[in-house]
Amino acid sequence: MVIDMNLSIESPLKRPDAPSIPQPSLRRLPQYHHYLVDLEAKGIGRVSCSTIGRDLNLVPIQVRKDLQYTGIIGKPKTGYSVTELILTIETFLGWNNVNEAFLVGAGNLGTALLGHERFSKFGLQIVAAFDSDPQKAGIWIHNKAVLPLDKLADLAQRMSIHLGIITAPAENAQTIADEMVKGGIQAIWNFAPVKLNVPAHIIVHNEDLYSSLASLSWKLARRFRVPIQEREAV
Amino acid sequence: MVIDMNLSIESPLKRPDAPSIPQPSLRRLPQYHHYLVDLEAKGIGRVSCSTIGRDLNLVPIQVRKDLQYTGIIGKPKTGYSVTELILTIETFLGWNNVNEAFLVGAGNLGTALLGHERFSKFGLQIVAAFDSDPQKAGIWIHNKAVLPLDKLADLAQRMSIHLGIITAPAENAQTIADEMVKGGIQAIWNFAPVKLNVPAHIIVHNEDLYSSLASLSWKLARRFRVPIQEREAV
DNA sequence: TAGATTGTTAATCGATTAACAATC
DNA sequence: TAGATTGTTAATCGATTAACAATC
Repeated sequence: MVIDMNLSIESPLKRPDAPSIPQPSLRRLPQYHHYLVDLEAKGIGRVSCSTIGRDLNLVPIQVRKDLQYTGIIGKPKTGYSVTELILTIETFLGWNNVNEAFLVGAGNLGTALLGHERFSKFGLQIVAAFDSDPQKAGIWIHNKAVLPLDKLADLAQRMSIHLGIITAPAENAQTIADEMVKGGIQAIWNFAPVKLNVPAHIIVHNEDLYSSLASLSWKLARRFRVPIQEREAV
Repeated sequence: MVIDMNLSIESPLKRPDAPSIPQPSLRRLPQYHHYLVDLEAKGIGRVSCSTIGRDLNLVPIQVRKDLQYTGIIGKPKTGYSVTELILTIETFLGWNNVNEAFLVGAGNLGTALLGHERFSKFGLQIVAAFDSDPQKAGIWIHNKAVLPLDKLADLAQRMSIHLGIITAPAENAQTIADEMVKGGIQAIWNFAPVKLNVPAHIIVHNEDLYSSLASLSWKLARRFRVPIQEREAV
């Protein structure tokens, strides 16, 4: 569910030697990871691309290509070491060096993310929440303090927080992003359905549920619209 | 943030005449919609691809291509009618014929989605929630009843619900999906980070936050790892 | 050794971008 | 009319898939 429109702006200075990986491959890695952790729990030591592909509904060659981006080396005939593969993926994705993050927008979605303990397994640690509504400042949600927005920039700087999460309404998102940039935040995970205007060096990742819903509802609507024998395409 | 791994299985029976649109275009449509609604509120009657592109950070030709999939017809020199474009996108995406949905998993994320009133503007109406934990059955969240999971299949059938949303933990997702299929649900919006095994005709849309987080944290980790002059690629 | 599976290079496919004629 | 912008067809670019040699 996710389109990162900021990605469409490519630098003309592309260098072939810089480490690179296609977006789709990057996004499949956590799925492999999840699957491999399951395998390891079952005591399985080695796995091949064909097995992974069968279980995850992907063609083996795609699995192999994806895994190769992480730098893992397999053994012909026996495949990859499950444990080694798990560690390689985790290291590759930077899940070892924890990202401490600030979250802004203590509404329904913000509350959900604050309570989502599993994020810590993926290298994400939400250390505090903020809200532009002064009424909300001072309360605690899932053991995390909710602070007024105007404290964000200063605190982010002092704590060297590099990641910001926006779960506020669309109207406030730009103001919040500005504060984050002011505080030296490098990457923004944006759940508000708007395009943020930020300096070019800031990484923005849009998590637009509406995009996703659009795609789903189009397919569903189409099902009741299109004659059955024409449904196969797309 | 979204990868639909089920999409990778293409039918060999592809017919060129069947209506079709690239996934990325489909996902950009809600963004155009959001932008256009803003324009309309400002009293702007017509808009060109270059203007949209400038404001949304996309190249004009891409905007034009995307809009053409909806069937809209513009006027050379003056562009498109804003109002007409909004309506065309809404119709195209099926936001007029409301999708009634069941949600399963009344945890943090489920609660957030149940409380998200704006979904109704995008044709989504969550009519009831379910949970496999019998303790949760009977409570109300954001004015929606939480029912035991074993009532789902029967109710879905009787109410002809076609859309199911899974916000339960990964462990329960498959069982829930099975119930949904049993109840005649056609499309599943899956927030659990697992691949669901469902019959081929069921539309599955995976909303995997971990995929998204992976991509973001890789980029962030990379920033602190890669020398500045090599950062430009990707 | 034979067979399975990896690693790598080439071919295909689909989305994006470019080019240009048509039209207001 | 001239210029801007659409609509359409062709070229490019990147991700996926195929082919095949290398290796355990």
